[in-house]
Amino acid sequence: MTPVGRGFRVRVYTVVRAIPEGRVAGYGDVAALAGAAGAARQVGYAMAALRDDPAAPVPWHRVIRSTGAIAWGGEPGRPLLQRALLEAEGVAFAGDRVDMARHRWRPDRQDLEALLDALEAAP
DNA sequence: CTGCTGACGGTAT
DNA sequence: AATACCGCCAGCA
Repeated sequence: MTPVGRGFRVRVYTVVRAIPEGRVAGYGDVAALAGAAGAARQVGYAMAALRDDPAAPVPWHRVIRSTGAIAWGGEPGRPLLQRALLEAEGVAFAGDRVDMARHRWRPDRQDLEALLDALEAAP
């Protein structure tokens, strides 16, 4: 299923779909993996664009701030939903932040290979 | 083509 | 620990 959006955003969504359940990644991490290091903000905007396509199979809740905090933007209440979705996957919080040491996703060689494949397959 | 609009991140106070 | 500042750029009307 091709996610909504074009160009850069498609790559972003592809990367996000590669984040395993129970793990999280920072917006900047996703940007770097999508081949746009430093474009963290753009990734955030790409996530915001998902609201136009609720059916898009993108686990957006696994993308959080590099600090472990959940981003405030989007529709009212969205951050709470995000936290709930993460906790449902077993992600632990310390206060209002995710325990990054424990849950931050660091793709291994296999993950990267699969990701590169996916990026190639998604125009 | 121009302008507007946004789920960020690192560094310096 | 909490703010404040800047640099970031792709879509769409």
